[in-house]
Amino acid sequence: MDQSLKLEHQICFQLYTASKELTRLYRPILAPLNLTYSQYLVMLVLWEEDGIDLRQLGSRLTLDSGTLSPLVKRLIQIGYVEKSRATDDERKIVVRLTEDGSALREQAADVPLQVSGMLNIDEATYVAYMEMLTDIKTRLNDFGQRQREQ
Amino acid sequence: MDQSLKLEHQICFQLYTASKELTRLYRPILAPLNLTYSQYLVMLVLWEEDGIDLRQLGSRLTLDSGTLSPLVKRLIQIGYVEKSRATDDERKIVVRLTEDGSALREQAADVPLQVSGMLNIDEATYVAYMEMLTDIKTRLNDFGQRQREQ
DNA sequence: AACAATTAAGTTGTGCACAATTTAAATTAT
DNA sequence: ATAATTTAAATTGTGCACAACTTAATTGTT
Repeated sequence: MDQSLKLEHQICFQLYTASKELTRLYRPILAPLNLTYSQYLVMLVLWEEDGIDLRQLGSRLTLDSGTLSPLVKRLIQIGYVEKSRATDDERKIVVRLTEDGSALREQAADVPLQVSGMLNIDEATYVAYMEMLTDIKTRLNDFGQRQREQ
Repeated sequence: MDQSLKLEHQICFQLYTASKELTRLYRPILAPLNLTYSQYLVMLVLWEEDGIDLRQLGSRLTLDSGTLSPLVKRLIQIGYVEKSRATDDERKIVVRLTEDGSALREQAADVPLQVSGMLNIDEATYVAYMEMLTDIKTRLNDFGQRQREQ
C-alpha cells in the first residue's frame, strides 16, 4: 500500500469517487420512479422484508435515526410507505409498503440490469468485485471488533 | 451480476457502505488535525500542487463549486488556506496553503499508515483493490463517453 | 413495586453533494 | 468594436449523513 500522501494512491479516495460516480449513474434511472438513491435502498429492503422497524432498517443500511427518520417521512409524503407503532413494543416504528410502494417493485425490476449494462461488466468480474468489497467491509468490521474488545 | 433486487447483491450498495465505513475510520484520525474527510482530500491536493484554482481542484475531486466554495471557506476560517483572484484571469480563484496549512502536512504524514494498519491489508491485496476501483471508474467513464457521443 | 439503565425514534446542528440559477469575466463571432 | 457565447465562482434549495441530545417505552435490579 502506498504510504505517501498522493491523492490517487489512497484507497479511500478511489472508493469515495467510485461510489459517488456509481450513484450518479443511478440518478437518471431512479428519477422516473421518483426516488433518490438512498430512498431506493430503503425500498430495496422493504421489497425484501416488508413491515420491519426503523432500527432493523437502519442496521441493514448502516444509517441512524437522524438520517432515516426524515428519509422515511419523505417516502410517506410520496406515498410509497406508511408507518405505525409496533403493538408488542410501543417504542418501535414499523414501516410498511403502501399499494403504490409494492407496485413500484415491478417498475424497478430492471434497474439492476440497466446499471450492469451501463457498467458493461461480465459475470465473473462482477462476482470478484463484490467479493473484494465485502472483504474490505469485513476488514473494517474486524478492526471495529478489535477496538471494542481492547 | 445479480439481476435481482436483493440489497446485498447490488454492487452499488457494497460500494456505498464500504465508502461510508472507510470514511468513518478516518474521522477519529483526522479529528486531531481539525479536518473533515472532504477537507482532508482538498488538503491532499494542495500538498501535491499548491496554488491551483477552484476549477482544477473540483476536477481532481469530482466536486462542483456548490460543494467546494463553502468547503474552502471553512478551510480559510480554520486558517489552513487562503484564496485570491488569478492575475491572468479574473474569474479564477486561486487557493494557496497558509504556513499552518503547509505545516499540517508533517502531522498528516502518517495518516495513510494508520489507516492501512487498521485495515490490516497486505501490499498485493491493496494493489488488487486499487485496480478494481480504477477499473470501475474507467467503466463508468467509458459509459459517460458513449453517452456523450451518441 | 420502585428506581436505574437501556433502547427506539425523533430533533437539532453541522457539513457535505449536487442541481439550478446568478453574476461577472473572458472568448468568439459577426 | 459590439454582441453572443462560454466559462468560473458563488448562491440557493433539497436531501443525505452523522454526532449529540431529548423523550418515551421497556427491561433489569434491588
